[in-house]
Amino acid sequence: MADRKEAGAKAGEGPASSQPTLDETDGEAPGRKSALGYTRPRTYEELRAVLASGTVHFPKRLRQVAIFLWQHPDDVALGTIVQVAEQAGVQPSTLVRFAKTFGFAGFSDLQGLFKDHVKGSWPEARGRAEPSPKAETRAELHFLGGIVAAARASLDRIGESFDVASFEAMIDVLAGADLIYLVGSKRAFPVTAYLSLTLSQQGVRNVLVDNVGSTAFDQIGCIGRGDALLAVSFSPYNSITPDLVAVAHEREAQIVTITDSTFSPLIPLSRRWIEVIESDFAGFRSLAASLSVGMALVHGVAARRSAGRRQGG
Amino acid sequence: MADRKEAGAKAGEGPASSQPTLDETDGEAPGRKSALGYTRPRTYEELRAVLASGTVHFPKRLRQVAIFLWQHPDDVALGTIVQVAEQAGVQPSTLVRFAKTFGFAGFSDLQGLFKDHVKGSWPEARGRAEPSPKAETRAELHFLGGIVAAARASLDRIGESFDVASFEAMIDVLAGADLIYLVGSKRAFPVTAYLSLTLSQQGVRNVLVDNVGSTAFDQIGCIGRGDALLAVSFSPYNSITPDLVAVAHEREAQIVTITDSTFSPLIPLSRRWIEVIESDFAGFRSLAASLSVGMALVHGVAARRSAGRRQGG
DNA sequence: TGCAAAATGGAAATCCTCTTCGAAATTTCG
DNA sequence: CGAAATTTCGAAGAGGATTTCCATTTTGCA
Repeated sequence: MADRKEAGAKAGEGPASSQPTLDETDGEAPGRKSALGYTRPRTYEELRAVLASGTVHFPKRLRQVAIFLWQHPDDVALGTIVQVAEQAGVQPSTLVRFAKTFGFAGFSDLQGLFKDHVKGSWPEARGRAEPSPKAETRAELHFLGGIVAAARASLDRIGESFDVASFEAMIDVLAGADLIYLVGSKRAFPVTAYLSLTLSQQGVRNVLVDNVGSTAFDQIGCIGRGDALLAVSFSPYNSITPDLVAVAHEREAQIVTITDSTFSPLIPLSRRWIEVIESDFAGFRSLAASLSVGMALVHGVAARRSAGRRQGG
Repeated sequence: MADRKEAGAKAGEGPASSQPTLDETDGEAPGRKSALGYTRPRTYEELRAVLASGTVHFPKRLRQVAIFLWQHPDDVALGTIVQVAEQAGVQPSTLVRFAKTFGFAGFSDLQGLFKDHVKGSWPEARGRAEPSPKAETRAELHFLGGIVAAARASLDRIGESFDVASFEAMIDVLAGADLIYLVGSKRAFPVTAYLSLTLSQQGVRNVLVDNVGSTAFDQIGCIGRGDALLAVSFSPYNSITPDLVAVAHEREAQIVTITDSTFSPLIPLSRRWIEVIESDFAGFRSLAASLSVGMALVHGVAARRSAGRRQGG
């Protein structure tokens, strides 16, 4: 490690003279620069402390950089400036500007901190992921542990049993649809809400049937043969979801369903369906598995759509 | 990283023809050369297995390289070829020869293995409960695996670092409030939607500020000193959430926040806040951790409320 | 609303890294 | 012991990566 640092120092010889800008500004208006003119952090921890202090007010892009550095230190350490910039959604030059703001000679200099950190923490920090023992001490923390465990269990179950064929078929149906309707009540609504958002962000137009203004049946009344409906429904099945799906079925729309048991009244109406079982803790039920499967569906649809567009024209 | 690999492959096009030495010797004395003619290892573990097998007889310098790679994988991942060569006590070109011996296009290609390994973000190797091996065969299933892994990683992070004090304090604030307002836009909306539902089911009255009819500011305009506001907000912070929270802050409501970085503009306005970092996969972000923490909050509030009622009434 | 200052995006220029190649040194085998 | 093959070394060229610079956009303020 010492060797590497020496080599680095050699490469960047004279970093002090190569950043006159900072010295100048320092001399001109120290009052404001004190926030940005922090002495160059010497370790990753120092940098993190500065970022966390919250005393620094960054403009938009630089803040974006700060957030990315905070959340993805590994990628910063391992990637090139272009790769990091791409992942962070900024220009490479922005990264350099950011580094200089903190008194580094450039991005490479800043990156050194991250490399050292990764190097130092690598072999030991591997065996993590265990909740701290204190988790059991307070009731609320115990509950949090239970909720997290339920979410994990739900995710595990996806790996254990997953109907690949149905999943693929559902993507086909949705990708082939003219317009995608999303239906989900109560617990299922957060799922459809997120899927609707993600679909829109992927450029796939869709209708989230949210029943605001009690207009759900009117919305569904517009569904046609070329459209598809993705229903998300959990037991107990006492919401309006089955009724809405029934209407869509009458109108000969393609229906696909995410549900939590084979007894769901939606299954007879559905072209394809997939079972996702969510675990619960003390009656509080996870959504982790449904969201994951739903996101995968969205991704599959978006991918197939763009592929089709490339093909077709 | 995929980019890098492609570039590497292009640069080293026809690696087989560029090492005729090996092929020749192969024909002459296969017993010894089979060791070098290994197919290119695809993962760090594979490479390690080959090195460990001991069946390979390297010349002096190459052996030196093998030993160094074995003992200092992190330095290999993070350094440049010059730095690695220096530390290993060989010429840079020796490293390139070593890499080519194993069928890599060059040093960068070999280094990719080490980078991937260090990053380890890829919980595929993280333990049991793998999705079926077929998971890699189809793109969509691979994506599902990635989404699930991201959700798991998010949940893991709760266990690693969790600000218990803030969490407890947030429960106190919310439990003591007259009416609880919930604010969250875009990605955060599914979270607040689910929390609102759960609160209601627990008998805790609340207002979900959903901005239907663009009435969010009017709703928030009714918040008072005795009320609390739970804001959920993720970067980028370009939604109306900060504005809504600012209004609530002016009206002296108690504000608590779930956010994903200390840079959130909500933090200065918040009485207490807690950081929850969600992992993402290919830009699709999990909500698992936020939902879990939120549910735990709801449970804590409900428990404290009913305890208070028992006491007071 | 208009001006000034700051921030941003993008491309050119520079620097460094990686790879290639031929000569020298070493080893191996007859 | 000598010749051939193999390995090593070091320099030079090609290709990226990083940085710098400037036009444009955005922000802040009167």
